[in-house]
Amino acid sequence: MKEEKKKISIRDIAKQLNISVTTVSFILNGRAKEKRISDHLKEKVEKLVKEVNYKPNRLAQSLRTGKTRILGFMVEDISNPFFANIARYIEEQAYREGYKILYCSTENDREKTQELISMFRERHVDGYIITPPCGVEEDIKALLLDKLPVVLFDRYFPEINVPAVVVENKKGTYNAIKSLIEQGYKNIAFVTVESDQSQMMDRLQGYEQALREHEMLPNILKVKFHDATETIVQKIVEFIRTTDTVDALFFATNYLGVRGLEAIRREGLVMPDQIGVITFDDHDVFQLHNPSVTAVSQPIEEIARQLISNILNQLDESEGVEHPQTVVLPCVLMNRKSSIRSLP
Amino acid sequence: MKEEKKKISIRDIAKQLNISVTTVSFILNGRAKEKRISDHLKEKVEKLVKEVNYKPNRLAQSLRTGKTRILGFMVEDISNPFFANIARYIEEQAYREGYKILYCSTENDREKTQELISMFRERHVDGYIITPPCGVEEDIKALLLDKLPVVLFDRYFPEINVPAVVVENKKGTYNAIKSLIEQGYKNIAFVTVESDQSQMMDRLQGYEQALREHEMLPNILKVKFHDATETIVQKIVEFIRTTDTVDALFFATNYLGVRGLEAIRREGLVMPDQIGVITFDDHDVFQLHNPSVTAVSQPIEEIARQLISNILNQLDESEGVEHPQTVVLPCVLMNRKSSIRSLP
DNA sequence: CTGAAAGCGCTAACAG
DNA sequence: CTGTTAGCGCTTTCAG
Repeated sequence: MKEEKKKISIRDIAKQLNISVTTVSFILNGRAKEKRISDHLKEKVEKLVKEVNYKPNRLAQSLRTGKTRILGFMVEDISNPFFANIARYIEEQAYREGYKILYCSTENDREKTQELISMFRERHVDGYIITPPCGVEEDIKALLLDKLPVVLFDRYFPEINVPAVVVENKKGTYNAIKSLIEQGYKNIAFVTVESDQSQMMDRLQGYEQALREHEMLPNILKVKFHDATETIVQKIVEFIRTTDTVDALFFATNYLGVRGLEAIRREGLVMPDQIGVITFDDHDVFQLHNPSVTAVSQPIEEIARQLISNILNQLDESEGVEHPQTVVLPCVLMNRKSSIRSLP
Repeated sequence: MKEEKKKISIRDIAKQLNISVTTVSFILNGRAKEKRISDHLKEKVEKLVKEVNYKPNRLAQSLRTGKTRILGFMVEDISNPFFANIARYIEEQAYREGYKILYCSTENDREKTQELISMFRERHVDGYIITPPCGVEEDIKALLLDKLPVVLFDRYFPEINVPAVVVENKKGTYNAIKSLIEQGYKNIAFVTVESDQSQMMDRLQGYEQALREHEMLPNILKVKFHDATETIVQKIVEFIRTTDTVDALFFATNYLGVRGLEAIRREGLVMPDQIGVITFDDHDVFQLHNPSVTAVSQPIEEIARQLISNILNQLDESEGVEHPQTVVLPCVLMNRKSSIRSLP
């Protein structure tokens, strides 16, 4: 049995070998060559470190260097499959680079987000990956002012010069609506959430533009982000009933799509004949649903990849250059039966 | 404009008020009364702290106290809706108590998990919430030995005396299988994942027991956890084809259920008439599917609640008592059309 | 009631 | 090449 006693420190291993902590520190930080430390000594140190399973105390390291190698990941709702999937990819890539991830859900709440940002600052996270709700512009600016690496995603603030990773929300929606029009749908409604966030505005604009080009009139249902599941379903049901000329629905988010399918089922409407359906953001539910549901699919893995590489870049370029680089990724329209009358 | 200059420390605010840091520290830590510090002084300090928006450096605090107020949350896969939902509830409750959460996915990989545990230790997380893969028993024991708060969930190690939050896997499955039998299904197959984890073994046992009681023969398909989505679908398709007497399927996890539905769709089988289906763990997909799919639902919110309260308890009882308290929560069989022939 | 001072464990400038 | 040492910012004992 090895005795592991109390926590062992860099001092202990220096003492053990009768050398200075500096030497040990240099070796441990891969600066042995640079400091011309003998290979022999280097090996001796590394051997002992293995033997006693010494791990530097990250807290002390962080206090000293100011770097925590922790990233803050703030999303609307971690249980939303879109964000949960991003989380998975982000994690994979971050861990590979030695970063850990602190997550939290903003619930699109300004105050909560501000508090969260403040907490992350206290914790000295090295970088911020954020889906910002409206109203936190100043807080983001403050981060920027303090030269902290930030990258927004899903939505962004056009008026702030900050890196962001988003998708072609307008174009994606525009194409989807056009596809509905081409399928012969005459009265296409847009179900969205009350929000001034950029991605929701863009989707709305894509809808409006497509209609305008075909001289059709918009027909919009807005629910509240914080409405309960059942409330949303009921609002959609009601909407379908009261505007009975509607023959197609576009849902602006995945959870609206899920609620919408429930509403359609309750109303006993048949897709794609009685009602055409497309939703933004793909999801298991939509592929498996009978009939399968057309979706505007976002490149989740690529979004995650861009987020991480962007933040790591900022972390690397030790406070050197400015690089608010915004990336706009394309969406793919996954045509399925809910919107295509000719599909088997 | 307030000047915020460089990071402000407890020293600065002490100096500013011409008092000692000790006093400030006491006040900030709510020990003013205890230390008989004048209300007047207390207010003065609090006022200044507000004014300059001073936030103690958590890193220094942690280094000093050894507490980080960070919890480590290790799950099989954060993008699995079951775990993502738990994450959401865990987060909510942890943040309320001032704890942040570091998450990671183990992918059921022993080595990866060991590394992850070791990383969390380096980071000095205050508590560990873990869904352990097989083979990490010793690592869990090591945590215990070092008096670190740990709570397992989803699966557990019967041979180790460690708190855990699990569900009635055997009973839940047993009831589901019985329900299939009562519906008249004669040849019920069990689709699971190759794994010796307790929850999978328990589910299998529930299946076997139900069959035994009715003198029916087991029929089991095991796929690999790391099989690709498409591979799993194909294996299930093949299984259905080769064992064409099968008239009901039980899927032992939510993702197997999702793959299974895809396989059934491809084979063009009709539920519940040609094939009865029940799956473990509920999911949007199962509610919305047409026909809707019967599921053994786990009490997600309650699981999260128990996890947090258990870990917080351990954190409170400052290394006092032993309390490896295991909680076993009931599941609910959500009867839906895929397994009930009489349902409309 | 309050202040001085000793670290927590590590990094890195500086001086051999 | 290596050792000494000064903090990083905070908590807390011990003396007044």
